[in-house]
Amino acid sequence: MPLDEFDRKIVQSLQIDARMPVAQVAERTALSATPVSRRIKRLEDDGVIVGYQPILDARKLGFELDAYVLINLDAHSDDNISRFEQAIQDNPYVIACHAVTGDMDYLVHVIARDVEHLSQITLKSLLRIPGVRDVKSIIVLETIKETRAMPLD
Amino acid sequence: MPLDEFDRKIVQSLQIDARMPVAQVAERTALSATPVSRRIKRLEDDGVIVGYQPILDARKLGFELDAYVLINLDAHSDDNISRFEQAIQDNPYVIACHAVTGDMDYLVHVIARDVEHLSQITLKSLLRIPGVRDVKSIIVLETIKETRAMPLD
DNA sequence: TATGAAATAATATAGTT
DNA sequence: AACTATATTATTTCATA
Repeated sequence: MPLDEFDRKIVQSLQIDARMPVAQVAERTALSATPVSRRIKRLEDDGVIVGYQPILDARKLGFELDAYVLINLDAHSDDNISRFEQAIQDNPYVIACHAVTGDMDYLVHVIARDVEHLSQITLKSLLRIPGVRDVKSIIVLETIKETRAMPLD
Repeated sequence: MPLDEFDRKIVQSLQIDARMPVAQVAERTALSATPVSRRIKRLEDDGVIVGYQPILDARKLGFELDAYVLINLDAHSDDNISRFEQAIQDNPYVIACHAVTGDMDYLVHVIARDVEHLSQITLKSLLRIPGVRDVKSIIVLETIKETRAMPLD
């Protein structure tokens, strides 16, 4: 069940371009197209590859801003937690949310059209989720690196 | 140059599955395959779609841990900054890095195989970059949400 | 300038060894 | 796993709005 050298080469190729033709992946992998096709299918079936997504230019889609919001809940009842997490799932401007260590409970990654929009998301959506005590915003000034590519060796 | 209703439908479809066949995207878009194929090409050429990537299961690839590391530089000379940013680019375990507001300079998202590996990345790689004053780690306990899909309406 | 339909080209998958 | 054959999918051409 662990990935062998071929699988790693295949995944690496797809990390360069998830729509790379199988023949080209095959070339990079020193394998013919057939086993590559079958291996990709297997990686999908095994849940190693969960899906494929386009990398979009956020700015070109009108999202000029980007922030991390640290959130504290005032009580950690199951109710509060599940209500909070549901609200996070439902908010399309939240692109990531983690429960974290430290003095804040959650770290939430938000995209916004502009400062006003960010303020609206923070104050009108996040802060108003029942159980939320306080929020601290860390605004992204510049993105130095952003990838989802994982090292495979 | 802004996206019209068709473009948005196309991008939305690709956000569901970046390898969805053009014919299927066409169906969802109420358009035939020809213009969909051309529009995808145009979105790529215009840099709206920057690339395609597989969504991988980090755990299945041996990355059990995930942390955000806040970093401060002790001097903000151009030299320090570019050296730091280069080190970040070169570190394969850093999947994201942002210059941010607040009392820390950078927020760095790191993946690691285990606690020891995380400690190694933090203490041996990040903290040793010249100019780095201190680091604060926020360890991810649970990922509630993680998407790169952007809302397009 | 952009579409749809048909034809062609490219690509992926299945069968066989 | 590779080779070959078949099936699926993408793209080009062309007529048209």
